[in-house]
Amino acid sequence: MPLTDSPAQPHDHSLCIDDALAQARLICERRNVRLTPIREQVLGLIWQNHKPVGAYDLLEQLATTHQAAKPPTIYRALDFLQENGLIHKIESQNAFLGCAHVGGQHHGQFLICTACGTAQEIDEKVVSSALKNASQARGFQIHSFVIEIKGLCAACQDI
Amino acid sequence: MPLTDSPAQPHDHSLCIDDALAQARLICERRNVRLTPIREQVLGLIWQNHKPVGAYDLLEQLATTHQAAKPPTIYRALDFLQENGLIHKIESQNAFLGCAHVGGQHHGQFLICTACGTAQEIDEKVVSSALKNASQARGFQIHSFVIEIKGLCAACQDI
DNA sequence: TGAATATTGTTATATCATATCATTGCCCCA
DNA sequence: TGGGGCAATGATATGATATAACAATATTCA
Repeated sequence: MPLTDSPAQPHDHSLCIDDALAQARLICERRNVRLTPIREQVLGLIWQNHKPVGAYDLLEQLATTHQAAKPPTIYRALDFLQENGLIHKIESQNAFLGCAHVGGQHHGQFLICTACGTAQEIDEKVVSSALKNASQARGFQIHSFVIEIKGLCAACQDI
Repeated sequence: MPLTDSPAQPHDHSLCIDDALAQARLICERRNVRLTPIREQVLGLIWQNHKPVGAYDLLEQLATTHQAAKPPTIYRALDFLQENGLIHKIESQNAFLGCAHVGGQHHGQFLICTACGTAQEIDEKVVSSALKNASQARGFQIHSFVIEIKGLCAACQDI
């Protein structure tokens, strides 16, 4: 686990990256799927910071070291990483973010700062159970959900 | 208000449309903004059913009666309707849906059936207050949020 | 009426994502 | 151990969603 679970707080971010990649290797080994160089590199790029990043931004970066990279290259890597729970898509931004709760059974809940762009992943059981109750009361059976909260993170309120 | 608040239940949908348009006229008059023919027609098209509909689908329909309609025509109408709280964007589908709680102060919460495509808007105070609490505990100040729940509506579970 | 503003028309292009088929690489076991 | 089968990547093209920028027209209101 990262030493802090809040991107809003200062921290040694290289530890986040190292940790994310180490966990990814572990998960993929356990699941018997291949974290190929391209996939690992894309995951590393996504973890460069705590801001959701677009597919074509990633492509541009990947292309600097990987001439052959084209849109399908990125989207395939992103699909793989999503399928294996290593990243989330932020639907309201068409962008991707490293998963901060790898391995756990969860859907995403995100606090997205409109000032600095960082997104913090949370996993509030009280939120998901409220959704479950509300759905159940209407006979609706949940498969998954998207929760994206926009506002100002603690750091950006002080400015 | 529509006679039913649940699109999952059978109902006379023409009443939903009539009602939505009547409310829209009222809201726009109150807010002193212009519900022009294009805007009203787009709103009517969106309300044709309870499924989120894409901008280019709308464009295609609008173009049958309005030769000059181009992408900006639709996106401008959609922007207007969103600004005035008459429709919501479903971020995970890049699609638009009539607002079922016009006038009220609310963000969207949607139950989206992956089988039949209908989306039901709900407004659960317990969900929004859970989000508020979780955010506040982290020093995060909410401006808006997106909640999109995917699963099976009551009708589609029985199939 | 005429100036200011809002709306719509028009063209072009940016941005996000996938389909399809060819090629290469990896794995396993006969 | 080599070759069959499958997974991954390369390569080209195109589909789908959204906006920029400027011109023309319509509406409002002093």
